[in-house]
Amino acid sequence: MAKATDTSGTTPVPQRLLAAATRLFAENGYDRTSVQEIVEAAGVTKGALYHYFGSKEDLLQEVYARVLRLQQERLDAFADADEPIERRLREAAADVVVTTIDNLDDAAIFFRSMHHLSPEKNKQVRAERRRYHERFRALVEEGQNAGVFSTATPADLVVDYHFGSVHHLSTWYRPDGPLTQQQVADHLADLLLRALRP
Amino acid sequence: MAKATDTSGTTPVPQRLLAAATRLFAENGYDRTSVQEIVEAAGVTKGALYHYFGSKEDLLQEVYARVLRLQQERLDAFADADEPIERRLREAAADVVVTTIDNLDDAAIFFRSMHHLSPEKNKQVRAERRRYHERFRALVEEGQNAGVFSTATPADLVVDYHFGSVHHLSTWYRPDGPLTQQQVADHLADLLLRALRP
Amino acid sequence: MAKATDTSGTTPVPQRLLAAATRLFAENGYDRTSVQEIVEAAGVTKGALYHYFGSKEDLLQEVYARVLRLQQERLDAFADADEPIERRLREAAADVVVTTIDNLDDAAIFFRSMHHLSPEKNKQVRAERRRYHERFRALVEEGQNAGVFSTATPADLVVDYHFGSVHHLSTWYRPDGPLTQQQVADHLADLLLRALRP
Amino acid sequence: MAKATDTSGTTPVPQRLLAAATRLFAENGYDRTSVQEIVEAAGVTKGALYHYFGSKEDLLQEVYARVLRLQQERLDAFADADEPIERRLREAAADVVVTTIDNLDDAAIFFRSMHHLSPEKNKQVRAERRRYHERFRALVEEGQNAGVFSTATPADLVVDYHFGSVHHLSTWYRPDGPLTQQQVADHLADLLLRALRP
DNA sequence: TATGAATGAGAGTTCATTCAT
DNA sequence: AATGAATGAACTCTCATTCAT
Repeated sequence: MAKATDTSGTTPVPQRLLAAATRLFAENGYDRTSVQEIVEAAGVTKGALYHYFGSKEDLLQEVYARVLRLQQERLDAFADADEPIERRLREAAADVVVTTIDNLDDAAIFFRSMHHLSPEKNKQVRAERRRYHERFRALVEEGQNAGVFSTATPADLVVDYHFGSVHHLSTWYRPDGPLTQQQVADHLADLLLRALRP
Repeated sequence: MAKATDTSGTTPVPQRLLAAATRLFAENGYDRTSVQEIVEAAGVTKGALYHYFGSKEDLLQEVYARVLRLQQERLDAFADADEPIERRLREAAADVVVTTIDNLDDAAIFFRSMHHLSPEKNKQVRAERRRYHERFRALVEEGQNAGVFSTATPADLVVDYHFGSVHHLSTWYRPDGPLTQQQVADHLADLLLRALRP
Repeated sequence: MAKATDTSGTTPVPQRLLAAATRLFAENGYDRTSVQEIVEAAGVTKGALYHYFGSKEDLLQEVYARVLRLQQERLDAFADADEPIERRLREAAADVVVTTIDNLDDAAIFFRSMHHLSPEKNKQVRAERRRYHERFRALVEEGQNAGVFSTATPADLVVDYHFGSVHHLSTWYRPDGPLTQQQVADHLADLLLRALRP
Repeated sequence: MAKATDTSGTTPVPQRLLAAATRLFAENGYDRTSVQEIVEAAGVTKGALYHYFGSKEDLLQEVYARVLRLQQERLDAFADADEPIERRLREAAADVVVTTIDNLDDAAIFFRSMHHLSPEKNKQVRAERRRYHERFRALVEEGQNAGVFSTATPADLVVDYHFGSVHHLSTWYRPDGPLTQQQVADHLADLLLRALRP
């Protein structure tokens, strides 16, 4: 959670700023992180930040955009694979856990700071989030229609149940805990699939 | 989420302040809520606030203390009931959903603003939270030891899985949605119990 | 133009701030005057300024409101007097010169900084200004209708002609110049009346 | 007041910059206009601006120099004409009105932004302004000495009276108002001449 | 002749908190 | 028990200008 930021080396300034902001937003929260802290952590001046980003909020949005893009791409790949629905859902469910643990900072920011975005940007992020949710739900529904998943619970609720646990990871997961990220991922995917047994 | 606050009536000033603060913290976040806004919403002056509370942070802690107390009491009651373990877990799992929905503002604050507390107070809240978690975990383990719940997943993880979905409620639950709070609670408890089938 | 400001004495803080702001706005212009300079000149802190005024712009508006109020009152008094129209116009025309010279700072600010007000406040000031203009015009028209003033020039234009010269005072008038303010006032009023001879 | 600026065409870059700056200074004031806005309006980059002009202030001074040169030339022409003094003054007085209305942007900048120049440049502009004033005053005095103008008012004051109204034009004159610029000019010149009748 | 990344100082404003009353 | 004036530090953001290319 506290990787060092390259403050003067070869990494381009915008990336340096984004990395520093991500770390600080995750550690201290968006409102508690001052622009001054960000530029100091990135080894540049305020002017440089405002040369590349229109506002502090833009930095936050960039963090969102990056993680959303990544997760959507991965979900699409797993969902489109040529495998049985049970397997595709299990792998997608496990992958989102692994990816989230790999980017715990982004995840923490995502779920904690979304309400700091202006209504306009918030709407945009929610829309992309919705698209992600629906792709996942389609997998659940596909299995329900095929009769391999129980229909006892509405698919929407099933998805929210699983995403809740993903969301929660940044609260309790520690890299030095008893379980590796893959083990956690397998367990959580397993819980989902077991709950869906007819 | 936006109940009116009694700004001048008979409610004692400290309660009025707490109610106003809860609503505003949930709506706009802790950092985005100014002390001025709180006292205006409560119909008192700054001096009055600082007469009853030592700081803005104290208000936040009071919100936590209240919700933690309430949830611990309810969990204890369900866990100590004289019923089969399967039923006790189901009812505890459903109740925490209902209680959370009944106090969505508190829940939103809880999961979003904990890092705004000073390290000392944070530690205290985490300790109480831990106690709550462990009581819940004990229920799962009891069922596992009795052979009615699967032991495929560590009990800790099971608890985090469920709490994740509770935590997530404030993100997606809307009172005017298709499901009543009781229906949501039953579904989520059902998912938990189904996942625990041996 | 550079009266000393009471920085710590008995004058109430709002007045001190207004006096300091007036002097600095006149000397350096609104945009060139920083809030920091104002509070230093008034011997208070920024917090105190924002306790009494909502913004820097509010200070500017207060300067306007004060001078508009004063001038309207005086004009009304002269216009309502029980004297021949020729005399009433002459005295009103001379008085606005004297009053303007007495408050050269306000006048300089008035004509130089009005466009710094937000559209909303600008509109409000223009409306009050318009009222003043129309009262003055009514005097000219009264004389024209009575046949004592020439109708060769539209009354509106006559008023703008005179006010232009008043406006211009802050550009050239110096207290240590060859003419006293009363002499200047009499000359300018005389020019107006002479121009209006049939 | 808002002529479009040729942002990419054949007009040389310095002229384009000057035109854009003039329009923006008049619309928003000197301090409120950023160098960035000027170069964007002119369709060039900052580097280009600083290639041709040493500073933002230099742009302002160029605007002044241009209008001063123009007005001095025209006044000299009218003053030197071979006509009776009464006619020469009337025509000069009317011409400055027409020229000012033709360049209302420059006029607005002139009277509002002079104090934004550095002391050195300010002094220079005032000196040229003084020369213009004195040429005009000489006309008044010539008529007074010839007995065709009243000597009741000092010539200096007469000139300031007229210039005040010229200065004031940018405050009230609107191209779509009831009077054409020529009509306004004739009226204002007439007021001056009528005031000077012995 | 022109670019545009980067600077660094300073802008207006907000805010939790204190304290004399 | 309660007021509200005042503090002072921190906040986000702007801007004219420079300079390597």
